[in-house]
Amino acid sequence: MSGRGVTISEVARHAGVAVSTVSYVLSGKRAISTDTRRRVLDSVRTLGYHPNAGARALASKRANVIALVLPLRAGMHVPVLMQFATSVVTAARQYDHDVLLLTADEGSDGLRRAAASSLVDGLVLMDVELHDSRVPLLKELAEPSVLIGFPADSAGLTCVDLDFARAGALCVEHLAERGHREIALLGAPSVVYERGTGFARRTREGFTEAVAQHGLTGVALPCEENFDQVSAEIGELLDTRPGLSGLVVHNEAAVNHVLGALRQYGRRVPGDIAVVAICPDDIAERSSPALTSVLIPAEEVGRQAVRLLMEKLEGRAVPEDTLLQPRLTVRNST
Amino acid sequence: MSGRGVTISEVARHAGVAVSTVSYVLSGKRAISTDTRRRVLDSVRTLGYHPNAGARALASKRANVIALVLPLRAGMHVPVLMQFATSVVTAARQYDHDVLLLTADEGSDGLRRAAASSLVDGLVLMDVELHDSRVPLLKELAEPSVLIGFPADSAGLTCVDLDFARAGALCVEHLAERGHREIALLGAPSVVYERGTGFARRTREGFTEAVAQHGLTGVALPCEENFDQVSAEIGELLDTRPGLSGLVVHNEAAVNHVLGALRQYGRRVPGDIAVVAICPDDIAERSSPALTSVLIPAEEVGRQAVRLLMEKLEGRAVPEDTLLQPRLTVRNST
DNA sequence: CGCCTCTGTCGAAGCGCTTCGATAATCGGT
DNA sequence: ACCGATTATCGAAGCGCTTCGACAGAGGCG
Repeated sequence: MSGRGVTISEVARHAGVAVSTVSYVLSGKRAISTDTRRRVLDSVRTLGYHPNAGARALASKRANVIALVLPLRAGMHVPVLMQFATSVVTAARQYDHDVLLLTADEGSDGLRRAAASSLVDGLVLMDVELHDSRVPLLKELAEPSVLIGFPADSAGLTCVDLDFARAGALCVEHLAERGHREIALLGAPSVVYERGTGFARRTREGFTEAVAQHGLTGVALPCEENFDQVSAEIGELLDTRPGLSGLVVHNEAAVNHVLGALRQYGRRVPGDIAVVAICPDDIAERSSPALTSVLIPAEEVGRQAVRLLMEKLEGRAVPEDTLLQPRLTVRNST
Repeated sequence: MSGRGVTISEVARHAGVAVSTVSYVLSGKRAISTDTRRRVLDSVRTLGYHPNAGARALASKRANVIALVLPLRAGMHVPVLMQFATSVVTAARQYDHDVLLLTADEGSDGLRRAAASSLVDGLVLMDVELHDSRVPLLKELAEPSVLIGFPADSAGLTCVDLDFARAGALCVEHLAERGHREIALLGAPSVVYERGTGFARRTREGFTEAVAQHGLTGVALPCEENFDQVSAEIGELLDTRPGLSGLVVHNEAAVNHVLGALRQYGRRVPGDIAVVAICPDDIAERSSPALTSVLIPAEEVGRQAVRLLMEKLEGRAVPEDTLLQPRLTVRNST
């Protein structure tokens, strides 16, 4: 019942078998008679046995822990990151792994330490920049890793992400179908573009290409995250482009400010201006009007990242790039 | 240089000493001559030695890892939770500990497993409810724990939190000083109150008491998080209480909707209505006007939680309750 | 000058587990 | 009824580290 420091040898004694037999029952790595298995499992249960993680890691050279590397940078939308994080944890548990949380302040040393000490078997990196200082390190590490996001040079790395270029294009296509001819993209704060964060740029590229392809007029602008700046930006946009009738907003923190500013300027959504957002569903649903949006499938991204990492841990080959297809949900803003 | 699987015995050989000597140099648990120490540290550096975490945990019965238990519930403001989380990680590293991330979906079993397998030495629980199912489990665990937040019965537990009652009172005092006589508190979504989350209730109590004490008129209302509901609620509030001139908002997600709604109804802030928020500084600063606010000192809460846990791990006695004092920053909304 | 106390170092015994090779016991085939 | 191939189980050797006790050598004391 208790579980306080029950060891495998106590289980073995209780079940009347050898220590190794218990181990094999638990790991399934050798055939064990149904009878013995049952006895052992009974003992495990009644004694409340939990294998000691350290001992297991030492003997098997597998910690059953993966690292989640999560730098927290300005302008990143935290709830989305958190969705990634939880889905990584949940997925990892499904493979019987736990998750060690590593943040930025330790820098590359943290990764190196966790990997070299065999604290973790592999790494999932989030919020990857185009020129990310952690990427070279990754290549010299023995431990496998998976990136959420794409660095500039992703050769030899395993990367997963939403296809943001496609997401940008999807928004444009939707607006084009609705008959809009002049549109604008309000993206991440400029600091995010300057840092070279991949997803912001890729959305912009997808937007720009699709605008050209559909023969529309369009601008792509960065978008800060406080109300006054958003309001000023929208004001200028409406002034200089009187024909503007569609907006794509790829900035979770600013999207409600955008709606507030449009309200302020007396523009009705979707009557005067249609708005498509790239954001999680809950934000889209909480806005007024509820926003037509392209969902960032955080849950699936995390799950895929873990799946790929597990494959690599098994020594299997995996595709370098995994791009998840975005889906657009129509609500009341277009 | 490499670091790939360098063991303590290789370091010992390289430095020409015994394995135990290397261990003592690294742990400082026995006196070692400066000369030997230098030689050993040199070898450690040139070989790129990192002690194997599993072996260390096995031999020393200390994993040097703490668990961060983070249920993700509806209505919780994620960025604030994330601030707690990062400050816990940062603080833990300062004590040479890593952080294992445990989420809700596994429930109590996750805690039990992590503790019983000696994966972690102690636990930090976040987002504690008044009647939290994890609390009884904690008491039966051998591993020490610290809660961020207070359950209804905190006897025998170590809890840290902002003094939310004081925070609520502080807001009232500030409004009273500014001459407001009739005020309202817009709090968490009703689901959060129903769940019995401590901080929401405590703020409300602090608010209510202070209102009475200062002879003001005041109501405390829950506040949902989508614009239309907030707008309707504000509309009704303005209608039914024409004398209302001050608002306390304790809801990070709704605070911008509140400002939007006031704008919509033509009320000027702070001219017609003064607004005080209880929220992180970045939200207060990004709003328009910048909000007078009481800061939730997430960084300090996390740091204190870890400090207390480390004290407990050392076997030292610690106070059961730690309440951090809120501070009010005056900006442009009052 | 012999005795005792420190200091600095060493060797060895585990920590609890996995895994390899060995050994009984069982079975089908002839 | 005997032999070789399974099948089920066991014992022992580590995995890399910490820690305990032992012990030389240095130094202080009477």
